[in-house]
This record gives sequence, structure tokens and C-alpha cells, in this order.
Amino acid sequence: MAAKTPQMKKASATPAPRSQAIDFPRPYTTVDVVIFTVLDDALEVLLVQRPSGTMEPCPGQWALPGGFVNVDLDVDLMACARRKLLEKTAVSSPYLEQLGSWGSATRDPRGWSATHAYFALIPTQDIQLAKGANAADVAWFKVDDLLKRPRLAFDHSEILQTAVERLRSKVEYTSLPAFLLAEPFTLPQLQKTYEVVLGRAVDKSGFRTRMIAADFLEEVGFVESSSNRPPMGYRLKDRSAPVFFPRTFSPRGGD
Amino acid sequence: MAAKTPQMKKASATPAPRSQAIDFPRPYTTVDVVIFTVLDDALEVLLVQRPSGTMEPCPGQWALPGGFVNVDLDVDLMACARRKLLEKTAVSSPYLEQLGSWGSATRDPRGWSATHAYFALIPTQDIQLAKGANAADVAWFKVDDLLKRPRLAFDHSEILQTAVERLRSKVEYTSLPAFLLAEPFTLPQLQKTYEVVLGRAVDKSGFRTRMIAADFLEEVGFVESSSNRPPMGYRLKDRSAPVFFPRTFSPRGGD
DNA sequence: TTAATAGTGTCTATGAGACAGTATCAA
DNA sequence: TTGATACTGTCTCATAGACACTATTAA
Repeated sequence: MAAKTPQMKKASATPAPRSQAIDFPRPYTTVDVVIFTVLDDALEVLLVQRPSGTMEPCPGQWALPGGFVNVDLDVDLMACARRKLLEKTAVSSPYLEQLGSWGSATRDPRGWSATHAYFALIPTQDIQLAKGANAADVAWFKVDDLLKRPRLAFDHSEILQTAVERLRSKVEYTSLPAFLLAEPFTLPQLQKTYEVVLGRAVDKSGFRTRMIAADFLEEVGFVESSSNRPPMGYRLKDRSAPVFFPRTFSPRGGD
Repeated sequence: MAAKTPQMKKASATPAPRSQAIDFPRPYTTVDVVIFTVLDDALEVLLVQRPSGTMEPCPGQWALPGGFVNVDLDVDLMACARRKLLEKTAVSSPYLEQLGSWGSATRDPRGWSATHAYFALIPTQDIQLAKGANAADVAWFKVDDLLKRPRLAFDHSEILQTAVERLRSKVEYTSLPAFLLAEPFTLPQLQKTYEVVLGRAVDKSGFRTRMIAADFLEEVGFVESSSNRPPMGYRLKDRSAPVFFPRTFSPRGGD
């Protein structure tokens, strides 16, 4: 384990031996998680309220859940993101994807910092909010509202915007929305989820053809419903990764 | 970015003030750049050889150009990547895109470290290698060879593989290869570049139609050539960003 | 029978792939 | 005229979008 080296020590005027290059001042390293779900026919994101009355920056403001990498607890960045998620939602194995990183001298008033942002998709059913040790409050917010009036702490509004763009973009050609539903789900439910995320209607017949052709769903028996024809229930054949629908620029026969 | 309570503080009975949370051990923060070009009809990547005979890890191995974020020189991560690129190639404004980040307790023997990886596309013509202060040597390598026998320092083979996948994937539906050519370039040259990156032939007629329809090229006069019909020269209308070709899942009329 | 939702059939326009053809230069 | 490369026209077929149709349940 890395010993606690003097982090803010400046490089000496004469070039130090290379083995001491690691004595440069180090930026803070954090991980933030953009946690999405679909609730009440709207895309929502989980935020935590920063504490008031302490020495911490952005008191009282809403922010993405996250925090410093703990070199003792976290074996890698993904594990750190998973820990943050678990602390806030008690969801242990959601869809989790790296979004990007944001680092600069000014994004955190405490000094040069870099955050590794992840985004997660969790089914509404699994939600069970837990107030973290350092979070005054935890709540779901409608993404559309947040995009209209960006008021998050630090550069989190920018991170959120990037996450939404990435999600909306990938939804066009992947099976990602399936990770927003608890299994078993029906094709109409899945279609509704696509429509909520995309913000527009989708043709039913084409949607069904496309989903079946992508061959990532498994029939799991009819689901009872009230007063109509019962729909087929499905689950994912492989929950570890989404499926990509065909792109352009490919030769006729093969892929 | 909610800070946790001081995890590394030894057994203090009363919780320390939150403002001391930043005294946690910090991971190293580095930036690495995957620099691509097309040379001799092959996709190549720039590598630097790590010094031998010092206390640094991976002596003598080839690695991606990169290094520690310098909190005094670099205003943000992108600026740091730009600096690394400039130090090695003297190219100042290439196409530069964030690739992702890799961080873990074990990827660097010196301790917990996180690197922010970028990838750059530069025209062959602009190449002018410069030996950096910390690089015993700098050279271009064929990507296909490196993917077959991954022997790079740290986890750089993994980063390279991700970069190549990202590049090949985006080439299918963007104008990225245009950033690998010096202006003015011709459509046959551009097509060749697409074919080199994709590793397969592309139909001429369809290619031309697609490029013209994307409306990102500007005619700049015929280019002289030897003993045949002179081709039209083009340059990019906007060098700041690539163009995306149409995707699927979109309604008839609009976009 | 009706209401409601699940699911299917079918027509058509678009557009990409394949490939044959024409254009323009130098020798 | 020939060879070489630049560029264009055209046929065809797969498919996505649009929308009307049938299926299956409960009341």
C-alpha cells in the first residue's frame, strides 16, 4: 500500500532523480455516479444534498453521489463506483458503465481534482434509498427539470448532461433500456421505457421486430394482467452486457 | 463528490471535522495519449521506451506517451494530454478525444494510480518526432502487430486495444479518418484511409455518395497528379469536430 | 358484445451495395 | 490510342416506417 507521502511538496529547483518524480503534488481523485431510473413515465436521476454548516464546499447544494477513492477499500475505479452506488441505493449489480473523467484546477475549490464519472441503470423496483453518512438527504429528480435549470454542485450539471446525452444516444442502437426494468418485463413495457428515455413515440411493429431480431430476450411465460390479452414476459439472456443493433456501412452478407 | 468521513485516521474516538477528509492518501494521477496515424497503408501508434537503469517501473518496455498531471502546468486534463502530445510530436492541434480512465491499486507498482487516457489522430505529414525528457526513445508501431503480441508497459496494451476498438467503431459512422490526412486531400485518399483503419475494402460509389451527402467537405481545387485525370482536393469545413453519419431507429423525415 | 391491450401482416419508399459505365489527364 | 485513375449512372434487394389488421382476455 502506498505510504502517505507529502503530497503538496513542490518539485525541487534542481531536477530530482526520477525515482522521486512521484513526490509531485497530487490532485484529488474522486468517483461520481449518475444513477438513472424510470419512475412515473419519466427519466430520473439520484442526487444527494451536500451537508450544510461544515467546511465542505457547496453546502446545501444537490450533487451526484460520489466521493474520494479510498485506496484501502477500492481495488479499482469500478469497485469504487459500485461502493458508492451500494451505499446510496443498496443495489449491488446494476448496469454500470464508465462515462468519462473531469479534472481541472478549478472544479473543486479545495484544489486540483479529477473525478471519474460512471453511470448506472437500475430498475425502479429495486430502489431502496439509504441516507449516506455524509448526505443530508437523498432523492430522485426528473432529468428534464435538471437539464432546464442546471443548479448542481461543482461541475455536476455538466456531467449529468453528458450522461443523459450518452444514454439517449446509446438507446438508439442498444438494448440498454432493458436494464431499467425488473424481470420479467413485457415488450410493451420495454417499448414504453424506450419512449420515455428517447422522449418520442416508437412504432410498435417495428419495435417488436427489432427486439426479437436482436435475439437478446428469453421468453419466461405469460404475465397476468387485468382485463385483456396477457402479454409474454421476458428476461435478458445475458445481463452482463447490452446488445448492439446493426449499424450502417456494413457489407451485405456478413458482419 | 460527497466526501466521506476520514477513513484513514487511526481510531480517533471523536469524529474529526469533515474539512480534514481531504488528507486521505491520494492515488497518483496520470494522463496517457494514444496517438494514431496512417503510415505505409497501415494504422500506427506512437510509443515511447521507458528508461532503463533507474528506479522507475517497467524499465526498457514500450509504453504510451504520458505522465503525471502537473498541477502547476495543466489547467485541466485535456490540457495535460495536449502537453504530452506536443512534447512528443510537436503537433499542437490534432483531433483529441477522451478515451476513458483506468485506475486500480495494482496497475502501477508504485501504488494506487489512475490514468486518464486520450486518443489523438494526426496526419502523417505533421510527424516530427521529438525525444522527450523521460523517454529513451520514441517510435511508430503497427497497431496490428501490437494487438497480436501485447507487450506494453503497465496496462497500456489494454488501453491501446480499447482505443483501437473505439476508433474502428467510430470510423463506421463518422468522418474521423479525415483527421488522419493533411489538407488538401482527395476522395480516393480519404477512401484509402477508411479502408486502412477498417481493414476492409469499401465500395467507391457508395463511399463518395456518403461523403458528399454528409456535407462536411469543401472543394479546394484540383490536385495535380501524374498521368491521369486530376482529382478534386478537399478540406474540412469544420476541423473542430467530426461529422456523424445517419443512424438507425430514426423517424422518416426528421433527425 | 364490448373494451382494452397484445401481437401480426403488408405495402411502400428509401437507400445501400454491386458493378458497369463515362470522363479526363499524360505519354 | 492506350493506360491509368477519377468520377457517375443504374439496377436490385433488404429493410425500416406506417398503419391496418387479427388475437385473447375480462366484464
